[in-house]
Amino acid sequence: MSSLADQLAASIQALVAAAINNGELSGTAPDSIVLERPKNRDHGDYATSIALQLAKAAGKNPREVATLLQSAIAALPGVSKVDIAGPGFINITLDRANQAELVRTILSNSAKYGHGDALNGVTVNLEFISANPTGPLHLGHTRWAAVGDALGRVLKAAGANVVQEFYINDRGRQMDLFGQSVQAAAQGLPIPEDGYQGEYIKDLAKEVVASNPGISTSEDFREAAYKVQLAQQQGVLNVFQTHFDIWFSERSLHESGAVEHGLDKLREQGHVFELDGAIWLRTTDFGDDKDRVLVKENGELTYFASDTAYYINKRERGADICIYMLGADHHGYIHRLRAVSACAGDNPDYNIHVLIGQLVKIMEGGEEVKLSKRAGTIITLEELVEKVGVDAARYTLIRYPVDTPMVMDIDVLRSNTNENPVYYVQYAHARIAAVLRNVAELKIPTGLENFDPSQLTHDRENELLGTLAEYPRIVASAAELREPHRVARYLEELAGVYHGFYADCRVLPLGDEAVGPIHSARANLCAATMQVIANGLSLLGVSAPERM
RNA sequence: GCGCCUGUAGCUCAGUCGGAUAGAGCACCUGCCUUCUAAGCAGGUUGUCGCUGGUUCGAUUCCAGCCAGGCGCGCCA
Repeated sequence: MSSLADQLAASIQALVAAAINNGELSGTAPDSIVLERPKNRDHGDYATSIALQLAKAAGKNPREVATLLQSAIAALPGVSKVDIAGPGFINITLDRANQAELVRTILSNSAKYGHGDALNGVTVNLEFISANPTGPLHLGHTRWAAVGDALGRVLKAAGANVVQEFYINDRGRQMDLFGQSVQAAAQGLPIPEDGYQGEYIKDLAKEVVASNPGISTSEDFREAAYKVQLAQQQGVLNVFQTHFDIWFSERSLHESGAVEHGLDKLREQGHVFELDGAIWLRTTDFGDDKDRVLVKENGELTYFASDTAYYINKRERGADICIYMLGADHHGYIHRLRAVSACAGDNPDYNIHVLIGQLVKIMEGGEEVKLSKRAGTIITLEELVEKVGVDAARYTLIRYPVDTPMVMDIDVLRSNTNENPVYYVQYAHARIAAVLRNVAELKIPTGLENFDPSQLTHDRENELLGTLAEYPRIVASAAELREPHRVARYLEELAGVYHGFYADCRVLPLGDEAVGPIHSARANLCAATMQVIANGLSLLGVSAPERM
């Protein structure tokens, strides 16, 4: 499904190519042409600067080039007017009735409207959160829980086969400390130095002892507490509407021989060497600032060895693209992970993509809440949801690009005002639902057979249609750039445009006014808008309420 | 020292194939509900887009160098 703008852009591209072929223009035709939606409404429905770009090679001034293309563009189907403005911009105004056909497209595609095929046949492994199973998920994980899940939905909408995966670090020193900490708490002994101090350890200890009478060794405590803690994380993520297809255990990686297999594969590729009794991967061949140890002098595997094997494992399980979502404190991993990909014989520019999320600060009562494990002021995902609800938390976390540090203001998120954009968007949806309930009650005919696009000629209707038409491009770019926040920002714009339409364009008949085609047309336009808002919110994992 | 990220209105932040007069919300004023959800709409005020150069018809956007802030640089996990 290609949008009207895409079709138009392709047609114009063909016109340019033709002009060059028949000698009207010199130079080379661009592969594609960008049609943008002008900020200024006087500049038409779409605009392109193609004439300015072609001018130099053509040896003509930009306005001449634009003039050359003008009449041919005006003759394209659906175009009503073409103006040349400023230094040579081509401003295109669409035929309004033709544009309104979009309502049919949206309503007949319903939940599929906006989906694309850019990633058809591509399998994407999306790994995020990947916390240690040694405690509750906290704010640092929360951003990824929301953004990662939303990105997964966006990638699926672009046609990808997405595997959302959580890597459980259930092996190594942290797990042992965790077991010892729970054991100490259960036995009334002091928690070991470097151990886990939180109150939750005591709760875990009680629960473990209650369900495992006679438990005594730290290994048993570790295993029992691990199960409980992991289940707790899974439960919270479930409440947070964050789905994982695979919970991948680091232990299983070792037990299955995948680590050895990964090392073999790297050896075959010739980037492994020995030095000082250790086994190294020559990541400096591919941009890392130092080589990395895989097997220590004492024979133990490093954590890096697991990471490496895990990457290879993902690829062998069918992932074409492995996306990693890491916290800012792990940004040092970018180079080495990309180097791993290259060392395994892959193309790091395609097969691996590392996203780094900056930190989230939290404000409450006008003050920043300092997060400290020691002081016990860690905010967990569970607490955040209790405070502000799933929708507000998810939406707020998603609406900012991940590479900006963000501040969450708890008081704002709790408020039912415009400061809280999720309500602005949801309100538009609920408002439409209310209108459509009234439409049904008044028996205004709404089927597409009753839809007359030529009724929709008001500026507000035109603006709304134009915004609805943008949705597929937004989804496609969000997927391509791995930036789900674009969907949220778009929905805010769409909601605003709808509210403007609503203020100026009455949907229901007033007073004794007879029901006519205008009412049916607007009701369908409302339904189409509601569909797009619902589609967008579902990509964010945020509910679309019928009533508020 | 090296690397990643950030610097846009009083505050929180949008703005990637370089485009026309740089946007939104909040805050501060002014209007709009005896018929669709006022959690809304319309209007007003706010800017050396960190600084300096470069690339060109044109730069908040691309490049280089500075300045400021955050974070990271283990045979730790």
